[in-house]
Amino acid sequence: VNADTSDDVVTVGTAARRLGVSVRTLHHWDNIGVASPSGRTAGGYRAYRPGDIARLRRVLLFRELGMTLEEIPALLDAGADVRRAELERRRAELVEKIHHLETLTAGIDRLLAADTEGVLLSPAEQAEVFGEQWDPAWSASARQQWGDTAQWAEYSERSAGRTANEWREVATSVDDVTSALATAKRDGVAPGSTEANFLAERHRAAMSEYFHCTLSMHVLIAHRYVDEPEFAESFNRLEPGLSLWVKQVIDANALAQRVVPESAQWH
Amino acid sequence: VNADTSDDVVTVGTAARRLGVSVRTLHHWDNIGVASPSGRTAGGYRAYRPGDIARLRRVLLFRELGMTLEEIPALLDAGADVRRAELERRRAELVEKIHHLETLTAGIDRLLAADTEGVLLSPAEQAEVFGEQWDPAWSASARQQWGDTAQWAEYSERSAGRTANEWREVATSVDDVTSALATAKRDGVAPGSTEANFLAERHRAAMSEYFHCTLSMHVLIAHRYVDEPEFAESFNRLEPGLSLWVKQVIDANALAQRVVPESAQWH
DNA sequence: TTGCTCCTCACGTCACGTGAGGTGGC
DNA sequence: TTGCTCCTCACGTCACGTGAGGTGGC
Repeated sequence: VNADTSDDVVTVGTAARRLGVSVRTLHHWDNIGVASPSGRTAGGYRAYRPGDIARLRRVLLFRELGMTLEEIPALLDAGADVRRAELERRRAELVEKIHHLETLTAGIDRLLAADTEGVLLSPAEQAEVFGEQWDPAWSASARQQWGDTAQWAEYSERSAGRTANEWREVATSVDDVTSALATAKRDGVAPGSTEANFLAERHRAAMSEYFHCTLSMHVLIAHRYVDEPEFAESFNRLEPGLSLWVKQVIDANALAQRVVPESAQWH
Repeated sequence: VNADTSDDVVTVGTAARRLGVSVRTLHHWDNIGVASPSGRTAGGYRAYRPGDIARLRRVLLFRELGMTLEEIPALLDAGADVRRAELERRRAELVEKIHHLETLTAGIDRLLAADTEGVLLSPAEQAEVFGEQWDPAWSASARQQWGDTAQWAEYSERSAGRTANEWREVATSVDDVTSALATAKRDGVAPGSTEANFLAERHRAAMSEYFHCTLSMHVLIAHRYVDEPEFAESFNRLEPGLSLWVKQVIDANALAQRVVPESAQWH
């Protein structure tokens, strides 16, 4: 008897347009039973009545708030207090998600900064961490030369995640190996010996804190220790002839692992 | 010749644990070619070398920034400028997403507020929009009575999205129908006539701005216009006997659409 | 022998998108 | 008759999760 018919019954396309969703979306909601039209036309078309549209709007609202389609029906029928609790839970989740995204944007900022500047420390901090002979301008020239290599990418991405303290550890471990190398030379350790090879590997591991350093890369870096005066001097200040000796140690270590130093390629 | 072997080769489980992802994730990345191990052990196990781990870390980084697995390989191999541009694009997207989520939390706040307070307008605005006889305390008692009904949910959810101006339109359209009803009664329009039915439907449409109002609900609301002195008086002030006449008009309109007024249920 | 890690299929998930092939009212 | 909207399958998407059934080193 209570038929409650009215003539503002609409078809699926109209309903979809009114809600700003796709027809397929309404088909889907109908199929899984989240929000079905209360009737069909003679031709089998879905017939959405105002009450159906109201339900669709509510589904849309909760979906926008991040609820899954599975939990929405229960929420629509739930009492006010359950709905409140759920909304408050969702609010907390959203706030947490916002926090996460803000962390990510800050992460991107650090990535971008690290890409241009290399080390994300103030000049004063850089001097303190890497020693007085470190030149902060080095980063800019390094990016000029290697900015497009995978190693610079790796280096800057790691740099983005490093604090001053972590840099201190990195610098310290390199300093420690360098001292150990100087001591070994003084003690007459021979390149190619087990002890020398062990030190070479320790040195490579320390370098790998900057970017993953293969044996071949290690060899090429050691060559620069000899060829470039600034590098050579900083080694030889510690121990006369150290620069050349380190190169020999690293070459021998590479050879022992079947990497021929003379034919080493950067990649 | 340049074998570059080393013994810190790890198996998939170790790699996964180190990166904080699942083994299945690394399998997936291998299958689709995003990041494969550079070799296998004799037993067919995936063998991840330091270079592979470095790549995995970079994939993880970009994935966290929201890149799809499809675009990541190109990014890893791209030059510094392409990578920068992409990072800046992602940053902009993240900022926009944060904005969106903030809008959503604000939306939840409005929903929660609307659920407790009904209309989200200051008492002064409420008086201005709904007229002097409107009592702001009505919302609280309404929530007491109907807070758990689907109609209150619908009403408060719509309310959350309404500005003072939109409320003004809603209130105006109800006032307009009410005036039209008063005029019609004065003009001798009979309940059940085409004109009266048309006005009843206009009234129902206006009510539907608060929540979707079925013919049955309409009938029950009309009964309250007669039974509750406050409602009755506000109608009769406009035109003597209007309250009862409106009830008759609405009952007749319902009956014309095969809803029997005497057996109308709220749902 | 028992545990543990590894392997390869292969189906399931979630909220639809996207045709494929066909019908019904203006 | 032509266009448009509608219908129901049914496979595709994305980044894996989750067993199923089996192998290999300690």
